[in-house]
Amino acid sequence: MIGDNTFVKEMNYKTVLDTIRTQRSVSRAELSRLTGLTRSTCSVICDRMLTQGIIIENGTIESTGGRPSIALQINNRAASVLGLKMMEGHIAAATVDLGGNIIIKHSQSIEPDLSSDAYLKRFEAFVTAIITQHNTAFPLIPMLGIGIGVGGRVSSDGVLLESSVLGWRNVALKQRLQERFALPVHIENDVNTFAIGEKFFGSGQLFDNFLCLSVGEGIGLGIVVNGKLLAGSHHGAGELGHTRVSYEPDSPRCACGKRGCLEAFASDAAVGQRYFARTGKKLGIDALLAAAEAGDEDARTVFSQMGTYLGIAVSSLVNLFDPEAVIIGGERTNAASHFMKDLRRAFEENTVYDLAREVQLIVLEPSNDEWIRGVAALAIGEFFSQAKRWGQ
Amino acid sequence: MIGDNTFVKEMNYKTVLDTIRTQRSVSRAELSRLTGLTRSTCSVICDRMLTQGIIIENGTIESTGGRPSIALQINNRAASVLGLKMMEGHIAAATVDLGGNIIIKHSQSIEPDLSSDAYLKRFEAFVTAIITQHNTAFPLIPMLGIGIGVGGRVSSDGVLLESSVLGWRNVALKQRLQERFALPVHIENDVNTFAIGEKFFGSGQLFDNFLCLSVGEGIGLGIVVNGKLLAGSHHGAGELGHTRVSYEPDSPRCACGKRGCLEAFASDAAVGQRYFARTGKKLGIDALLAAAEAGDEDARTVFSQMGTYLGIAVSSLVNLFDPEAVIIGGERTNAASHFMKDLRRAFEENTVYDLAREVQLIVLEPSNDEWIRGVAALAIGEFFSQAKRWGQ
DNA sequence: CACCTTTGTTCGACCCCCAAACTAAGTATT
DNA sequence: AATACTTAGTTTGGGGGTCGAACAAAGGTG
Repeated sequence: MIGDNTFVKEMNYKTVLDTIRTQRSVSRAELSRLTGLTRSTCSVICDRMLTQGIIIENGTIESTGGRPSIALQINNRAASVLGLKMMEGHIAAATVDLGGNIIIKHSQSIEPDLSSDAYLKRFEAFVTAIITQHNTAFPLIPMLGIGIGVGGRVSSDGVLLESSVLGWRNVALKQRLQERFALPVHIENDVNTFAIGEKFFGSGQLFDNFLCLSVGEGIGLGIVVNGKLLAGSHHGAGELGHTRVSYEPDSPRCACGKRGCLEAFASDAAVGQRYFARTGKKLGIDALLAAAEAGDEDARTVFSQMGTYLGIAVSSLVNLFDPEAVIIGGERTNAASHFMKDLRRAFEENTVYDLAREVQLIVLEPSNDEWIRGVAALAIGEFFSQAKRWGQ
Repeated sequence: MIGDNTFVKEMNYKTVLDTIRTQRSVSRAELSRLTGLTRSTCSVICDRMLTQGIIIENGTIESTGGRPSIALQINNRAASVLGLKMMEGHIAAATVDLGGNIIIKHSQSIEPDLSSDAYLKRFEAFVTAIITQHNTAFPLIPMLGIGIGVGGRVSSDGVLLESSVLGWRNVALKQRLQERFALPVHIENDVNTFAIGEKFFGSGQLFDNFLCLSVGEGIGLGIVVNGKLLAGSHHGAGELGHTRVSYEPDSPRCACGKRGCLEAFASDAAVGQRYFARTGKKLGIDALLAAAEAGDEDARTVFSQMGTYLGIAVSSLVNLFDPEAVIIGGERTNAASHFMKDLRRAFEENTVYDLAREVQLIVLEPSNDEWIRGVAALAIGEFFSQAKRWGQ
């Protein structure tokens, strides 16, 4: 890693931009104090950003005995990105401004069991329609990039190496879509976008080391170390669901074919199976949750068992990573009241030292839009880190 | 993170120094090609290093059609550090030059069950004697720092927060010793020094993401992510031994009091216990290894079981971190021939995707001096990263 | 109304790297 | 043996970044 004046300039630019973004509204003098750069340097950098239009001056901040300062803010409406989530039989999308605010949401269903090429043809038509509509409705908010979340392993150059959800292997998504739309395209594993979104917009802004646990149909993990996503050297990091948690030969069989996977203990399907084993009744996860809400003791028990398994898994993760926080999201946070108590207990019982007291367990509110800030952060983050060169 | 000219200067200095170190012998022109800096800049930086004495010119490299180049090398004998390992009842020490070469080894036994203060009094006397002897014998090789490895959790400011091996809590080691010896003192968990040593001197030089597994009396893990040790936000990362690997209520009890810990399955003691359960004979680990060597089927079986458990643990780790390599060290590598086959098999069976084929499993040769390059790298690495300011 | 405080700008100085020209010291060719 | 060519390392001038100090702007305070 080497550097010169340009390197320094870009680094300081990025620091100032990040500071304005995380502070939301801040003066040049305050920027100088927060970053350690001199007031003159901050002035020069901010002038550049004002010229670019990436920030705006927004009124004055009342004086504390001297000249009042000028509030600087990210110009959220300077640009937008398109965030998408690829699922089997369904594509979700949203246009989002630089502040992460949703402009318009879109949705498109797709026939199941399509080839990747047929799927992508429909995908491209969908995206084209959104972009056209956006450019008509908001001609002053240029669309700068596309962020896509997908279940599976995605290489750093945007090849979907394998996706069990979509049933694809080795699809050069990024290259194809980038050529098609002439826009920067960023693709990531969906759980990783969760972590990226938390780092950029969510509670992860406070932490440099944290874990994002996604619970629901599968069990996923996004890892942030030293402020950066830990993707792994083959982009396969964070495979928690198929970690073997039982060495017993008769442990439950997982969908992946192996035995003893965490998903065979704590996923939606596993919860349903344990309920079936207790009662002989087959219930979907929503019905099961309703039963637990209604006071069904068997349903409550299987959810609390799920909490215990997850708690042990979290304790193992905390023993390994010693993070500042563990953020729990995913669809099944709507059952948090039925599993968090046991999760927390098992976590505390199985964590070494007294880390359990120091690590924050954060449960996100159940939301259908959680994924949006992930894919938006993916594209916006990339744009911001390139912005130093914008308009040159 | 901000920067100015000084920052750039120091960064480039460090890049050049690291390149010379890892290349062992390299010309200015080659440095320019490897780092991306211009020849002129490399010349200036090398001149500074030559003046400092941290590198030397060592002959010419034969011409390939032009002016022959001058070999630059780290001046290993420019300085030395003292590396120490604190154990119960025993202190091991070695003076080491900048190239990691052992100058002299020392050893000192200490009465067991001492208070931390009594232990440290003897420790200080031992260190004083070594430094005095070193300064007499090698007056031209100044001692620049002390690196210490210890079992337990060590904070970033050098407080031994807790050590089950020594039975101490909250001992401000670094502060006390630094005041006592007027030298920079660096203290780390012993498994972390293993990882640091591998990164600095060993096969870890080739990798930016790898895991160091230490097997023996306990099971330890050192983690390197993005070229840096992952210590954790409370310096508790890498606790693998007490990860729960079995959820069964009757799983073996661990020394820590809990059930189902990995150490209760795969440590020396666990291997001995399983042998006792099979045969009714109590054997120490060395005797057990000798029995396995001699063909005792029961002994061979318990070692191969140990391999299976470790293999599953390694697969879980690889699923999480997706590293480039897993380096296996520790005393029990002397039994590698009896457990690696099963370790490898269990690893391959339980790793998701086809990562098992892409991740290198490296087994270190059994050695009594393995710890030395760890603690040496701890002190030398810190010295090198400060060297840009040396003599100013 | 004079003085103080704080913000933001301007300008000269410093210094780091780079590019290009230059010197040094070999090999290859004729 | 002379010349051309190649590669290594040095010297020099220029560009461009941040810094520090001085200055202008705009409010409060007594």
